[in-house]
Amino acid sequence: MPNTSSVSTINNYVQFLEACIGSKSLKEGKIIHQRFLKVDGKDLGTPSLVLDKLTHLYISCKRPQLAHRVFNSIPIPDRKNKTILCNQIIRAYAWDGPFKKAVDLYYEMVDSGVKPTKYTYPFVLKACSALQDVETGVKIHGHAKRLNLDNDVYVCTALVDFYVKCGCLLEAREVFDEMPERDVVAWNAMVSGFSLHGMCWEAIGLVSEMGQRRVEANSSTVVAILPAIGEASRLREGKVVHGFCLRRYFEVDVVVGTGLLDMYGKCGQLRYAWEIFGALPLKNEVTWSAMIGACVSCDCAEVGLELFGKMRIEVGHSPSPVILATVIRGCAKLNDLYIGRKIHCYTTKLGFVSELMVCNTLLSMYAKCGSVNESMRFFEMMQVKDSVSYSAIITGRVQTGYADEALRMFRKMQNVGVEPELATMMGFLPACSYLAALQHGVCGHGYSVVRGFTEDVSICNALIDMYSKCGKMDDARHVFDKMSHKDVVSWNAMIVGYGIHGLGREAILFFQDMQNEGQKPDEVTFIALLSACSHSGLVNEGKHLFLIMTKEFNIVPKMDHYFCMVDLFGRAGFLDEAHKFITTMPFEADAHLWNSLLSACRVHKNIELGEEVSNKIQSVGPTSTGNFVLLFNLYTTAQRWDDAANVRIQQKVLGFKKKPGCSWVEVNGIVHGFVGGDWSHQQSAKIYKKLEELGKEMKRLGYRAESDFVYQDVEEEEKENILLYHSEKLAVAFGIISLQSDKPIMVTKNLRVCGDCHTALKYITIIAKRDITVRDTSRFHHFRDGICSCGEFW
DNA sequence: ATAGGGTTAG
Repeated sequence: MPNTSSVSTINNYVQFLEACIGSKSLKEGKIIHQRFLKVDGKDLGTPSLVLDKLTHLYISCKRPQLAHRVFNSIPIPDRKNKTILCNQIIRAYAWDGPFKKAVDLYYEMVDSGVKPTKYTYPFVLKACSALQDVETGVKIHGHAKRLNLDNDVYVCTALVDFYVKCGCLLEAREVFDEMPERDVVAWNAMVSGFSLHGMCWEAIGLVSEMGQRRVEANSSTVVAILPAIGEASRLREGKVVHGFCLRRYFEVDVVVGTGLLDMYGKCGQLRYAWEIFGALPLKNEVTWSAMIGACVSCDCAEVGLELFGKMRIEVGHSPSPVILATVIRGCAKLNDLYIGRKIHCYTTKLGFVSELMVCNTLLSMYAKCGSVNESMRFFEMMQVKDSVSYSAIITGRVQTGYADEALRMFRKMQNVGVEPELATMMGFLPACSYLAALQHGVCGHGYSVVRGFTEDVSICNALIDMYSKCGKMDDARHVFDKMSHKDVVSWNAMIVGYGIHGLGREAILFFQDMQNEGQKPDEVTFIALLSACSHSGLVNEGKHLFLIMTKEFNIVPKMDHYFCMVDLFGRAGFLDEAHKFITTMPFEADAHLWNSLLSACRVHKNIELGEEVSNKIQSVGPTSTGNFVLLFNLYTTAQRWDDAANVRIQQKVLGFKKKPGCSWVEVNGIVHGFVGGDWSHQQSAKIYKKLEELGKEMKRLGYRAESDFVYQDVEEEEKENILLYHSEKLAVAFGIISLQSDKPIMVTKNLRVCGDCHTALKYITIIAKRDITVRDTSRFHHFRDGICSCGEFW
């Protein structure tokens, strides 16, 4: 360690500072610096040579700001040949920031006549990409051109890297293509560019082109391409890369190994990920994080949490925010609020609760676990909120059944100036679907086009779903036809759309198209097809599809498929066949499945089978209020009042509450909601008056209230009134009085449409001379001239 | 190399 007290002459100082640079002795160097400042009172008097050495020292001790200040105090004539010093300061800035200073110094350097070299550009460009400052980067590219440095491999690679990181892939490609010579680093920069933007195929293409041009891929190439392969779930390509790594002994490298196991996790191959994890001779925190993340992604979140516990014992230091975010995501996946809260406490203890990324994960966890209060409270508490925070809360609201609040949050987000991103739209569009809020949905479509989101398959799929659930199959079809890439979800969403509109034959034809275009169906495809058949009464077609599902497509039917079949037989009135079908199932029927048969018994008034089914439900344990409602209705239809009353009592004892029916209608972009007998709407008086008028007209035309839909033990006339003010009728009446007389009315209900309302609406279309559409939980009912499109299959 | 928000069915 140098000793400061014996230093006196300039030469001594220089020698001493050189020793400091060698041993990175910042403290001693600073003492010397201080001494000069004291002697002169200002920096200017210090000899250039000393300043030069001080600058060097500060650079080597990673103090770029100090170095910069000292450098600036060197008299300008002495600065001219100090390019190396300048480059080094810029490099230090570009490394850990502040990045803006690197750019500033570059301009100071040019202004004071110091000529930049090929070693200047890579660093200043790195700073530009860190700042995402395309404009400055492009200007600097121009400077390099003027200095004829744009032929240099080093500078060009830096330019490619800069453009790629700023998302200017075309510009990057242009520079890359014009390079006279390209080494592996240049290729890697280009590959990582495609990879960074999820362009898996382009990245793979480039690597094979690289091979053709006899440029040997190195481990950085592998590391660059693996995330793209994982993102696109291209297992086959992933295995090729893995094989390549094995041949080159790359897989023992932590970074390569971590990349490989992450790729396998993203491709859903947890076993391969484990194998690589186990074989890695050295693991770091990123490795553990990737492995835990792989467990969470592959639906083994509990294993991931266990691994997290193990990591805390095996690795000495405390976990990083990234790991915590992964673990919290695991809690969300497990729907485990208890562990989620514990991890939240732990996060607070480690002091990460102010990190936005961690906060957003916590927020999403609370929202997904259905804890409305906690998620809202947490959201309000967050000091900084970005589009991800809003997206998380919007998605959480929709998924827990509060789509109207999701729309409110979407509006609030724009009011406070946070711009909706692609994933925000992925929450917003389903909210529009749920509410059948077409006008909001159309706005969302427009916005998505403007922002370029409609290039994304998932956004288009969400749009298809939105249009079809808003009753606009033509528009859904239009989106579908315009898509350049379709996936199985796109096809499924269309089939579902045809199904819920009662267009079973179109659904089947569409399935033919799907096969002709080479799209493989999945299990959802068949659920959609079978339910389309059951909504259209296509029993034989459904039976055929059920057969070929296994025979031709190797898809093993799950409970959902059996449910659809029972539903199909039941709705069409083949009760015995439905019953027989249940007995052939490879697994035990649950309450949900029996309920489907019970519903058929109620529609087709088969009391004996209904009772038998009801006993089955009792034995497996009723799981929903619907079980009781159906049985109750069955007994009242048969006028067995005592039995009906018993059902009611039992329901109460077991604590199953009736979910209140709610209907809504969109008028001028505002969604108006109603519950039965609701007087809260501003125009209630008008609505009720309209319904009374309609009621009288309906009776004149022969309508009789189906009073067994009323649970309460009240007089017949009172029952009629209760029926008259059901939520769907209120919504329709409001539509009639507030929409132009030639406009169709579209109402959405959160439950199945009530039988009496279904009858009444047929009359109302005649009286009001309007098309009325009601979407309930299972399908669309298009009423026109006294007929409903459902053909009584509902 | 790991990391927050995400589409179809029941």
